[in-house]
Amino acid sequence: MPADLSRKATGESPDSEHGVSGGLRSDAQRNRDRIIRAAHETFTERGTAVPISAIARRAGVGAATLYRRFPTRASLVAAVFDDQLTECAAAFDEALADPDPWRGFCSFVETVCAAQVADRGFTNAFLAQHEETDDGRRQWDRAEPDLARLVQRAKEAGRLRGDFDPSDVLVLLLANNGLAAQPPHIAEPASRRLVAYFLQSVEADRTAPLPPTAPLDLDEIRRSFAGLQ
Amino acid sequence: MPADLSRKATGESPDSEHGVSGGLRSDAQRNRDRIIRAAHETFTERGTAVPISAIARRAGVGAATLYRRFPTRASLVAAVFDDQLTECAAAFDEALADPDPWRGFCSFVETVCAAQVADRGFTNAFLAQHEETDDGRRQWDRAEPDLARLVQRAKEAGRLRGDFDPSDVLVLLLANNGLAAQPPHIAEPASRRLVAYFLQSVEADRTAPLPPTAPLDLDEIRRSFAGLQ
DNA sequence: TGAGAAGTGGACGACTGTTTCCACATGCGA
DNA sequence: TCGCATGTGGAAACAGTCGTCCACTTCTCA
Repeated sequence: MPADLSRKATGESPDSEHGVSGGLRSDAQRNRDRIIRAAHETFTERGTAVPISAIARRAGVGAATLYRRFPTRASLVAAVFDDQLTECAAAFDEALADPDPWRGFCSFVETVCAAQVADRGFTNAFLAQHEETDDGRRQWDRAEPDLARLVQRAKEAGRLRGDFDPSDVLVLLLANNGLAAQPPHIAEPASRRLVAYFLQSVEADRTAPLPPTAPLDLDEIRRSFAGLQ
Repeated sequence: MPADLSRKATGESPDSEHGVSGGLRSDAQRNRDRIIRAAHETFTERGTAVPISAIARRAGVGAATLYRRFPTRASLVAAVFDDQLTECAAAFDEALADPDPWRGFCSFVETVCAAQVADRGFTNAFLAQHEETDDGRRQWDRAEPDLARLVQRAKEAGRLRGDFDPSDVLVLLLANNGLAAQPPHIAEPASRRLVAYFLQSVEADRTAPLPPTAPLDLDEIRRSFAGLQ
């Protein structure tokens, strides 16, 4: 998940023969921005299941305009959380660049979980990005070895327990997503506490064995991600 | 949460002047059972947001019949998960009765989390029970000190870390609920793994301090519980 | 067995949200 | 300024769920 996720799958038309800058007429571009801002506010407040028409009303445009720009809910969600996604990708890169593998691992987990809680629907965006488009699929294929490397580095540094599996990170993300559904004044401290417990229990000097569960198949979880909220 | 939760808030009429056994005519009782069975199957498969009419169809009754017996979705959910709730309450009693406080604590956490995962919608039932009715509120008022006692006992036995807060149990339940939304072949192992990590990190010999988050207010979380899925 | 209370389900109206259509407006390049 | 491709939003068709009404059926008790 390198830091180059960018405006894809947003329903943007390829380009016009008319030479309009950015492929969109200036007023259309203005409307697009207003839609994204309104959608971001609404998603954050009420989750991504909110009616499209509510977003259109808030943006001061007709529903048809919104549908023309973003044919599916997923495409809107993806566009809205593009920034967060980029930020999240950056966190991945930073984590791998950190000279202290354990610190890198921890800060990655903390950053992603915090993003998940700060923006309801972030997870859906994350997933829509990874599930729907070929492009997204490719991103996942790059992210998976990165995740494995992050885990491996921390293990080799002797700070992450040997029986930790990369899929455990996704387990935490799913669990944390359960907290993200709560109002922020609950979700934020709860998430910090969950993450703290989690990180402490995956440190290397904890010797008690985990239950005899074969680690989950990463790809299986990825597929199951779709259709969360 | 003692083990005497029973068929309350199910929309059952008080009793008839006609002297029908159980307050319900035999055919009506039969239909009620079929509704509950159908609802249980449907909830488990598709969550509690499923349309009422789908349940009625599956039960082979009209929607009106279902509405007469269970005026609100919550009342149906509560009736459906009555068994699990009882089981869960029993787990509480058992935990407190266990001569080994730590083992009692662990088995309580494991049992409730397993129930949560085994039946999608169990959590909603749990909450509907505690939020909607006066009766439910009273149950919570009894459960809260029980929970505190369970935690206190484990601490005093020297097995549970001193900075553990009873609300942390609810944090885990919320998080685990995020896993419960997944299909069973994901949710079950993921939950076992999450719970195992959690229990290991709350054992007493872990000395690293938690982040400076004031423990959450239990009652606050309880209120926020309502309206989960 | 028959009177009547209790129970039933098909059908319907209200409501909410999605998606398309189309007459009209607007920005752009010439 | 003009022509027109691009863009717009109101309106309406469509889809799904909720919850109620009521004519009809079934059960219970005397």
